[in-house]
Amino acid sequence: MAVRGGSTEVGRKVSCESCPLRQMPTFRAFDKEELAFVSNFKRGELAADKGATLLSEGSNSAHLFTILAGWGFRYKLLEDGRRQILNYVLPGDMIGLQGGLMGEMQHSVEALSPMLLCMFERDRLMELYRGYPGLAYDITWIASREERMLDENLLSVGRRSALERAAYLLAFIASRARKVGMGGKGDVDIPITQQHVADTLGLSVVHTNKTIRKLIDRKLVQWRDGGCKVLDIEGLMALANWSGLDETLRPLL
Amino acid sequence: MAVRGGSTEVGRKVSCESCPLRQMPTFRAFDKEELAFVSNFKRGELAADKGATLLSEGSNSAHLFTILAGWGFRYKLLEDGRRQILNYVLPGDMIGLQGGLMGEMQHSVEALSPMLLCMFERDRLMELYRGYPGLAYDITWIASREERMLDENLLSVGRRSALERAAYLLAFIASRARKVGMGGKGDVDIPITQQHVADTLGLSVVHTNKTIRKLIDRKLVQWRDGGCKVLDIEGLMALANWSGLDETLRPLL
DNA sequence: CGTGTATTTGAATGCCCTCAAGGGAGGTGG
DNA sequence: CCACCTCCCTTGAGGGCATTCAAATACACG
Repeated sequence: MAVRGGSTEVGRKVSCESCPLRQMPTFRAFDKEELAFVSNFKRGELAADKGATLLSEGSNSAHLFTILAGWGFRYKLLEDGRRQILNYVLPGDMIGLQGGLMGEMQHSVEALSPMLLCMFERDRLMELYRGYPGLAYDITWIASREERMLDENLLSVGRRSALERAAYLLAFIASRARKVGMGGKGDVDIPITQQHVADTLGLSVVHTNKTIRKLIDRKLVQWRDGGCKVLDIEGLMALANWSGLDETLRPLL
Repeated sequence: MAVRGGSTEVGRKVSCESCPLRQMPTFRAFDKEELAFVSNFKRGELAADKGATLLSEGSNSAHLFTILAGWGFRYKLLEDGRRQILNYVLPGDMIGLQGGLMGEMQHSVEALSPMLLCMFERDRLMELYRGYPGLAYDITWIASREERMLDENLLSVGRRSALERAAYLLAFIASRARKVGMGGKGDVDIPITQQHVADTLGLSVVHTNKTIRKLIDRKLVQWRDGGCKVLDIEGLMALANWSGLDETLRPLL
């Protein structure tokens, strides 16, 4: 068994005011006060290796995180080891909110690539709610956005065929990635294995492989370097009958 | 085609202070100030018939609701009519938050039985966030709780067998119902058809029927009067390998 | 090179689907 | 009071999608 990746605090290199994510057009602009609070709310940064477990089911994590860079995924396990991937996490997403609000995590989060995260202290969450109702509203909004994505994923796993599901998933991830500037003008490269796809779609690896092959044959995606290159998001969207992400601006903590 | 049920505003019969739900041990106590605000935040009540659509995908609902009585479910449709039920709503649950925060609903909600709902004005949500950080926190908590339930449902649909799925679902609903006093000391009666179960589990009605029959043969549930009577929650939990709901107190708006 | 991980393919099985039809319960109207 | 309708549950048959088992190939890394 290979050594699983770890994670280490790396102090504070990115200031909130000059955060590269915050410049992107998907994120709503914060006013100076809000930005000052967030900047002060931030406790430091965490660098995680690929494969590192950032949060784990059953633990009482003391922190909230916002992803600055890299890819990860949220998942749950059944006792016999069956795994369900619930969603993917990308730059700008927040993780650990469940633990922050309710004390105990009910899912785990693992890094798919090296990641950089902003750490926030959960003890100071109430302070945020008291002093910055706009930010409090944003956090609810973020939780609600996650719920939306889950609704969509559940619809897909429950009611779409294997081919539709795979097309939806890859279109969904690629769309989200584009919004936060991953892939630039070129195609999006998603650092996942077919096992990840299988565990997201509720399928076996073998059948996932055969399904993905169909997508490859249709030149919608490529599979290489241990990852997926999405060639034709719109083709995937059409195949899955999925209308895409909404265009609303979102907050970034 | 039968006439679908409707819904009508019925003024205001239940005062928040004497709300029967609020007396239950699952809900955390509110202080006087909070209660006064909620009471004032409440705009009226809505009575809905069985089958009524309370919220619908794509609409811009102006209201948030808390369920006072009755059963309902949240769902999404694919364009060709395939339906996925995302979760059930019971007394004490809040619906319409997505619409309240983001403007547009991405799922629909339908009544499974006659329902009574508290109506809140979404325009005043920001007022709540500004003046009552504790309540704002509660709303985030509620959103996060919904996310938890969805995670669990997704795990089930993605990774459990048909029999496990059915057992989990019925145990889950019955457990939630008991917490809000439905069924009293006796067994819980869930007003759903096998079609609802099928659309929740991602199965066909035919196979759902055969699966439920196994649960009936094992004397875990009964099916009658167009609904399900849960006889043995613990038996279902054991079959599904599900550890049950957590015991944390929750807020009630 | 050897080892480990990921992808690919084939074969056999089986879970679950669709199609089809029948039956029971409750409501409505003649 | 019975005929009829509708909704829901039930059952059987046959087929297909997806699974498991098994093994081969490819690739990266030390």
